[in-house]
Amino acid sequence: MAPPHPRKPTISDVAALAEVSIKTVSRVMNKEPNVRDVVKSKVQRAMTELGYQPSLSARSLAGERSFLIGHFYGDTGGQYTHDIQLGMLNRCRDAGYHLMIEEVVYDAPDVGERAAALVNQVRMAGVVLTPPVTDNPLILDVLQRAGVPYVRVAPDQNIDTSPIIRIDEWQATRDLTDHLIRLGHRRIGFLKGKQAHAATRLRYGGFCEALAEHGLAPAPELVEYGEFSYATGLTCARRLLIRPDRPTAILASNDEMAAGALAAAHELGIPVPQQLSIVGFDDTPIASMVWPPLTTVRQPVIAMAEAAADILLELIRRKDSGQWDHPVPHRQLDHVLVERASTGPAPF
Amino acid sequence: MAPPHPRKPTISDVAALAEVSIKTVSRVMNKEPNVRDVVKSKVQRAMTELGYQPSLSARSLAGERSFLIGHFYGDTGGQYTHDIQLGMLNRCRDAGYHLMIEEVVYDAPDVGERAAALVNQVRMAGVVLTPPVTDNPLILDVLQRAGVPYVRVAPDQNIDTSPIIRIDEWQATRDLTDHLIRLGHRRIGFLKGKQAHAATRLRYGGFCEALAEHGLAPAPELVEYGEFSYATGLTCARRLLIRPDRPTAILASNDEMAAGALAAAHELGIPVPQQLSIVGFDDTPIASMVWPPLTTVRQPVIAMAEAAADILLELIRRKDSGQWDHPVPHRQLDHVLVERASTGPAPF
DNA sequence: CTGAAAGCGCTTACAG
DNA sequence: CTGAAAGCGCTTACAG
Repeated sequence: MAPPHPRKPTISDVAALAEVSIKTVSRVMNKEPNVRDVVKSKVQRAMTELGYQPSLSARSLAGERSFLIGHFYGDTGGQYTHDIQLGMLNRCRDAGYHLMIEEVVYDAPDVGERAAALVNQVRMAGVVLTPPVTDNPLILDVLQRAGVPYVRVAPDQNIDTSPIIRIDEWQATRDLTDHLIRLGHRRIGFLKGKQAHAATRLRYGGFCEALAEHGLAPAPELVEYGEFSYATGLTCARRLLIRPDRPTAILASNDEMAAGALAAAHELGIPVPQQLSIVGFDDTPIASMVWPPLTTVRQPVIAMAEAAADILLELIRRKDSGQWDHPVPHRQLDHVLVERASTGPAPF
Repeated sequence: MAPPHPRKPTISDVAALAEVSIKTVSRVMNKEPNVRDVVKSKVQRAMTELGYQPSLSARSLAGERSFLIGHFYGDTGGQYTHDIQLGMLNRCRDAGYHLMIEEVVYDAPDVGERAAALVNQVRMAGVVLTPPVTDNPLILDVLQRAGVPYVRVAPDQNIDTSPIIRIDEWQATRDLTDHLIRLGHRRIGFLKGKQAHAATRLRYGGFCEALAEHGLAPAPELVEYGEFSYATGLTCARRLLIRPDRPTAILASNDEMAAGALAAAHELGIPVPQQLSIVGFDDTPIASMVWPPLTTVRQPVIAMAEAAADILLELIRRKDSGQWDHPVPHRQLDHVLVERASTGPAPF
C-alpha cells in the first residue's frame, strides 16, 4: 500500500494563488456570471497549476444537492442492467453526475425503509428505476415524499403522473404474433414470464389481442408459466412439445426463454423452423448466438437509458430552479421486429 | 413532480430530543465506546422517532473519507460486469458503502486525467478494477499517488505489489486442452481474444504449454485472432473449418467466441461433437444456452467480486487506522472444468 | 463517560 | 463585478 499522501489543494489555495476571494473561485468553477475575463482566466490558471479538483462532498453539503444519480434495479439479467447503465453513463458523464447503483430486492418486506435510508443518507440528485423495481409502489412513494426526481423505465401503467420511458410492449407482441399468423400458424404456444414484471402482463395481452383480431383465441393448454429464464423456457417448452397436439409455433416472453424452447426442440428432434417456429423478445445478444438465430423484437435499451437520463437531468434542472408546474415528461421509443431463421411457414 | 418537502432531521435535532450533545449522538451512530447504555438507548429512540438518517456528504466532508467505492470497468460483456457488481454489492451493503460505477475507455489518451479527476473529486474510499482497466498503468499510478486503496481483479501479472484477486487462467486453459487431448484430439484450433486483455495472453499460454507437455506444438495456421465476440468467433472458426486439414477441435478464448464457432459448424453442416469438439471459457449463461451446451471452465465471478470487496474493505480499514506495513493481500480462487455436450472423442 | 469548540471545503445570502 | 460572513451536518481533537 501507498504511504500517506500530500494534502489536496482546496478552494482557498486557489484563491490565494489567484489573489481573489474563494467566492470568486466558486463563481468560476460554477460558471456563474459576473466575473471579469481577466479574473476568470487568472483563476483558471491557478486551478490548473495546483491541479485543483473541487470536493464533491463539500459541494453536496453546502449546496444541498448531491451529484449522484441512483439506479435501482432488480433481476432483469446481466445484459439489460449493463446496457441501462451504459446508456445512463453516456449522459451522466458530460453532465457532471455520477452513477450509484443499488440492487433492490423488490419483494423484501423492508424495501420501503431501505430505499428511504438510501435516499436520505445519500440525498441523491435523482433516481432511475428499471423493472421490476419500476413498479414498486413503496419505493415510488418514498421518492415522491423525499422530493427526489425520478424516472421509470418500462413501467406497467402508461397513464400516470410520473415520468416514464418505454416501448410499446403490447404492440410489439402483437407484431410478433401477427408475423406468426401470417406464416400460417394457428396453434401458438405462449411462455409467460415472472408474475411481478409488468412485461409479463403486457406481452401476453398483446398476444391475445392479435389472436383475437384474427378470430383466434389462445388455447389455455398452450400457455405456460415461466420466469424469464432459460431453465423455465426449457421445461415449459418441453411440456408443450410432448403433447400430441403440440403447437407449430412458440412465442416466448423473452429471448432467454426462447433459447430454452429451442433447446427443448433440439432434444426432441423437432427441426426449427421446419416443424416449429420460435420467437423471443428483446433482441439481446443471445438471440443471435443460438442456432438457428431467433426472430425477436428489438428493444433499444441503451437509447432508452439515454432518454431516461435526459429526462432525469431535465427534472433535476427544474427542481433546482423551483419549477414544479411543468408537464410530466414521458417518451416512447420504437421497437423493431427482427426476422431471423427461427421462424418459417407453418408445416403442411 | 412533487412539491417542496419538509426539512430532514439533523444530528442537532436528535441531540435536542435526546437531551445530549451532538457528539454523543455521533458516538452512538458510529458505534464508538464510552456511552452509557441508558444514554445510548435514549439516543437511539430519538433517532427512530425522528426517522433520522445521517447525511453521507456531511460525514464524508468532516471525516475526510467517503463511503463510495468505485468500480472501474471496460468492455467485458454485460454478464461479467453485472456479476462483478452483484458480488461487490453483496459486501458493500452490510459495510455501509455504496457502489459508484465508471466505464473507463482504457485506451483513451486522457484516461489518466479522467481517472485523477474522478478520484479527487469524489475522494473514493476505494476502487475495484476489472479487465482491461485492471492492467492500465496510468490508472494504477493515479490511484497509487492519490493513496486510494484499490484491488485488481484478474490482472496480468501475479507477481506485483498491488492487491489482486484471480483464478489461474493459465492452468484453466491447460485443463481444457488436456481434456481435448485425452479425447484423442491432436489438431486443435485456437481462437484468441482481444490483444489488450491479459486473458488473451494467459489463455493462449496455457494452451501451448499443455500441448508441449504432450509433445505437440500449436499449428500456426490453426491460431486465429478474434476479439472475444460472437462475431469474431464465427468468422475465425469459418476460416479454420473450410480448410482441407481442418482441426478436430477448437478452443475458444471465451464462451461467446465458442458460440460463434458453434454457429460456423452449424452453417457448414459439421456435427458437434461427432466431427468437431468445441470448448469455451468462463461458463457464462450463454455456455448452457447454445446447442449443444458448451464444455468450458467456470470462473466464479460473483465469488471473486465478493473476495475483491472483502480485500478492499480490509485495506480501507487499515488505511483508516494508519497501518501501512501489512503484507499485500491477494487471493486465487478455484476454477472448475465443466464438461458438457460440445466435446467428444476425436473422429476416426 | 460526556461535551464545547473548531474545522472539513464548499455555497448561500447579503453587502458594497 | 467582488468579497466577508455565516452555515451546510457532520467529525476531530481536546478538555473535564
